[in-house]
Amino acid sequence: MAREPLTTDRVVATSRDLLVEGGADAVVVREVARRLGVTAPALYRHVSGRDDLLTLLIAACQDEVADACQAAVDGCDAGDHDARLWAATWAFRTWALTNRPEFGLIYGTPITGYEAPKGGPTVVSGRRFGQLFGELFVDLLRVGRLRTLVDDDLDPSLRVDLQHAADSMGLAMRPGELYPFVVGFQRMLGIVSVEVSGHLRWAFEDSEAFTRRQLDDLVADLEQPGSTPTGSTRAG
Amino acid sequence: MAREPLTTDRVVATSRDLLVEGGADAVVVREVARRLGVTAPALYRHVSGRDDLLTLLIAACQDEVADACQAAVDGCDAGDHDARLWAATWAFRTWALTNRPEFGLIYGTPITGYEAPKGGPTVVSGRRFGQLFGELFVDLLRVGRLRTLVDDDLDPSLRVDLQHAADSMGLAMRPGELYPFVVGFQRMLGIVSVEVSGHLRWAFEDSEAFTRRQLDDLVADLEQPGSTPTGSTRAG
DNA sequence: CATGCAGAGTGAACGGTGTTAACAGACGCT
DNA sequence: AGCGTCTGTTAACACCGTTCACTCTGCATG
Repeated sequence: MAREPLTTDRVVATSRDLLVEGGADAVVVREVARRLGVTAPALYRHVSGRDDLLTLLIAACQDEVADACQAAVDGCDAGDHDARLWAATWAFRTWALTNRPEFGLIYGTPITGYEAPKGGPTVVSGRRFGQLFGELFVDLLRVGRLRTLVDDDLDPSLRVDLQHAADSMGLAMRPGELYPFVVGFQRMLGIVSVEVSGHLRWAFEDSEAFTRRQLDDLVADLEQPGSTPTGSTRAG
Repeated sequence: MAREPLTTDRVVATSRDLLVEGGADAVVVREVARRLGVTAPALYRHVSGRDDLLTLLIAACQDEVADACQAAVDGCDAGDHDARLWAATWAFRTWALTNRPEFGLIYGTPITGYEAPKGGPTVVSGRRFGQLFGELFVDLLRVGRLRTLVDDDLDPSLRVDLQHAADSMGLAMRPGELYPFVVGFQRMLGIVSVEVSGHLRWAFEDSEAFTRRQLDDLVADLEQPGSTPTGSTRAG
């Protein structure tokens, strides 16, 4: 029985199985090895340790969620920016709900003592995810469908923070233009995190309808009210 | 050196030190014992195991955050319901930021395989927290300062979910009246979770100004626009 | 006072973990 | 043929949570 070669990919895939079955704590080096028909030290030829394993796992999941959102966006008309933003948002929520442990690993309580390696795989796949949404907002801004703020409407302290953020990312945007993007990211992540964490169980057996409404309101808040009411087309 | 007696309280307090220093993973039975100048099995006279330890720890933290919010509310005029809601909200955020690991333990990624004991200390202290906010909303509703929805404005599926939730909690409220409460809880938790998790670090070095604005907007969304603009009094 | 008992802490042990070190075989290249 | 390199092995170390059998102490009761 010539078993197939032990590769980093297979190690990560098996780790993910364990993650899904029992959460992050269940990703146990020795069990990964067992499932691959190999002893634990063999894994150290492909992965430098458990931390590295989790790093690779996080990066793989981040790539997957970015893929899912990208695919949803690509399924929309290139010109329908409202639909594209909604598609990405809902795809994010859907991926999170069907991949709760993975979502928890990416966006959940940071593992204390664990620090993402600078410039490592997690930050590049994370950046990719951010850029995907960033482009959607830039498109909305370009066609005038983003509800921006006048800078004076921002608290001075917040205004300089946003200006600093725009500068450090090399974006030629005013604080009032960057603001809706940050709000969108923040609220989307919050809505989905709370749903995934199950902290609404006291209210809902199935929180889908509630979450859809929340995301719908969010997108409505971000966009200029106007010509293209997409609400009716959001079949989920 | 007659050391003071080993009590459950001291065990929990030491566990919390470890939690603060190194996160949930660092709460290690043997280390707790070591710090208390005792061997590990001794702890089993006071605590039934590591799960029990975490349960007690979560409950203690939940009590503390509820205390903090209650104290903030009590510091307001009994009749100023707007101020009371804001005080509770900001106290929640402040506690979370100054007690990140504890917050993560309560509201973060659920520890897989761990299930809160039914009717155990965590659910009673959790209920207390919910009731604190619930009463603030009931007060707002009573004095007509809560921005409720007409039931028809809710998706039918969401409407029945809310009705069911109200019934199961024994609340004589219409779905459109319960809705703002759930939204308030959901958005507050989302905003604070995202800030605590650090997933806004790409945008802000210090996210306080942004978070304050987010919470401010949230409260404004929940309340009837009108006579008592509290915004100017929110010095933080 | 003696006795016995319940509570609290101990050491040793079991099975599990992440990780390292020393070793063994297969493969390609000179 | 010989030599490295790559990939796997076994053995070991230092931890972990938990259980068991034991000791010791203090106190109430005869």
